[in-house]
Amino acid sequence: MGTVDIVETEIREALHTALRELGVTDISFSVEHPADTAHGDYATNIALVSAQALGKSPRSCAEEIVTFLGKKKIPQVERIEIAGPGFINFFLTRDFFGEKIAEAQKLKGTWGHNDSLKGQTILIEKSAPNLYKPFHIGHLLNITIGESLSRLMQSAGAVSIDMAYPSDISLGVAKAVWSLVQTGADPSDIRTLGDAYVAGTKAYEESAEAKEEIIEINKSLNIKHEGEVWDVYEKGRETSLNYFRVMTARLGSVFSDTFFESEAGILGKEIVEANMPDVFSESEGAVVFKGEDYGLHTRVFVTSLGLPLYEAKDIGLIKWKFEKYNPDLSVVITDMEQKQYFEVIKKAAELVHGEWGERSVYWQHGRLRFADGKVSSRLGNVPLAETMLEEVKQIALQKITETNRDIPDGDIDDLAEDIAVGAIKYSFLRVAAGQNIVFDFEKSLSFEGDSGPYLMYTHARIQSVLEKAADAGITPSVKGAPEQSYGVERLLYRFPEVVRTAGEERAPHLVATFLTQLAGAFNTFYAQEKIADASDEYAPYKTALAEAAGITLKNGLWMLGIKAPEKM
RNA sequence: GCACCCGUGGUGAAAUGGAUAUCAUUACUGACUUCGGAUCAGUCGUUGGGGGUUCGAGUCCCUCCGGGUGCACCA
Repeated sequence: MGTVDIVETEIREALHTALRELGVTDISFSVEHPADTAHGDYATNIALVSAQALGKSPRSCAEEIVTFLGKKKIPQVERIEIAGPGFINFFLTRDFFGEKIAEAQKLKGTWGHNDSLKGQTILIEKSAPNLYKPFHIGHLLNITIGESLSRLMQSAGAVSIDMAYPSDISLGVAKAVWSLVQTGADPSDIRTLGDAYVAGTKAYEESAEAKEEIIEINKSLNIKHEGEVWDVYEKGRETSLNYFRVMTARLGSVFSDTFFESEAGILGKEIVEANMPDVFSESEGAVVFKGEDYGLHTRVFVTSLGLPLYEAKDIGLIKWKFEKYNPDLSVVITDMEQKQYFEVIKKAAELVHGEWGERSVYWQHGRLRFADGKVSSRLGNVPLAETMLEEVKQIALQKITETNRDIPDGDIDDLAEDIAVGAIKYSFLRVAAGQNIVFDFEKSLSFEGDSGPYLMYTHARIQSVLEKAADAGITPSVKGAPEQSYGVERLLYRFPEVVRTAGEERAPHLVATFLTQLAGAFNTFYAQEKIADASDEYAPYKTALAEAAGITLKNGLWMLGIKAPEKM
């Protein structure tokens, strides 16, 4: 926030004035960061878009505009160039970059934050786990994205309410409970639950008798019929829930509230029935919403037996969310497969209560697939989140042992876990929304190049350098910039803008790609220049720059839900 | 059948309609007796086909081809 926007605003104003001077109004032009820094820090297409109106070539327009700009200097602009077909490129002063480095050093933990959502309450449904079913990679993807979005919203000044919406009663749950009752297995062990789910599903498909019994169990759970079955169910539910909490805590996520699908059903059915026939209508004995009227799918909300379906539950969930928190925005992270489904929900919610639909956002992520068949078979068809985490952790542990950085024995395990979480999360967050995500142990989770550990490593390396600089008695200062650090500074100052855009577009990958670019620029600089050299006149500046880069990496990693270790 | 999403080097990705399409990885070649080699430098290699809109298209529109997903009592 602040100065960066001011530079853009000043450039814009100067350009507007120049246009008026040339006798043109009413032309919209862009002022943006060019993709290639060789083209300056800001660039405008003003000459290209106004050429026709002025009846001149773009380049001669550019020349006239630049001549005019020369009369009234913009303080942060060092020089202006005309390039290519008629772009006008602005290069900022080293003093400006120095100020931004100082700003980062001063703000520390809040460097990069903005106020675009100040005063707003954002509710994020970070995870919707199916109790009793295995916590697999899909859940991991969901929560990784949810966590990052929550933190981006917080970085924009919003109060974020992070909730979970566990599916606690369903046919799937009934299948597992049926098996538990049959075998008398211990429902307090999470592995037993997973096995029971598999066994129950198999029985449901293969035995008509079992199928009937399972359907009966499902009914009894729905009406909360107390007894032996209910007791078994409750124990398993607690086991499953605890496991979920432990796993998500390992991933760095906590929840401030939890709402269960079983509660949503009752609420949802009420609302649906209260809104007949205005919104919902009866059809073939069931209650449906005629999505067709709006170019959407028509869907059943309450079955002909009077049971609320997922659709009705979602409406109940929305009511709960808005009545309890009245959020300015309610965000739900879902799979791409559910895109059209949630369009129906959103429309129905809007018809029931305008704000419910208008303020709800259903954010879709892509599907997860596996690049390497060997890997998925090694882990089972749908890899468990825990199994994957452990696999990656082993690689990290091995690496830590090899590099031998005198990390205290007691910290090694935590560090390996942080690295594993960082590797996994980064591989999910580096791609844009909606893209399918390819998972590959050998490549995506490689600790080199475009990866989470690369960013973490760069951060650790910077801390080490800063320690050396402190030992050498170097006091950081932003006065007197050496030529070699130019590439790093020109990226660094953009961080707050990147964070703002990432928040507005709900696009964590913008932060991920920016950090990787910054880390790359820093590492290039690092390879060429010694930073903590007390005899070097530029050492104070280099140290300040390293510190600012470290702060940027740390804050940016936090927004991705990744820890930035001091040593690794 | 209708609807939605996707197609960028061998592989995985990036690119508010902008300039010579960027990055990682793979393969190969190199790097300081010096602050952390999970690093850095270099070489090879790309927008599915065809039209259109635009000063300018990977991006927008049409069409074809290819892949994925969703469409009534599962969640």
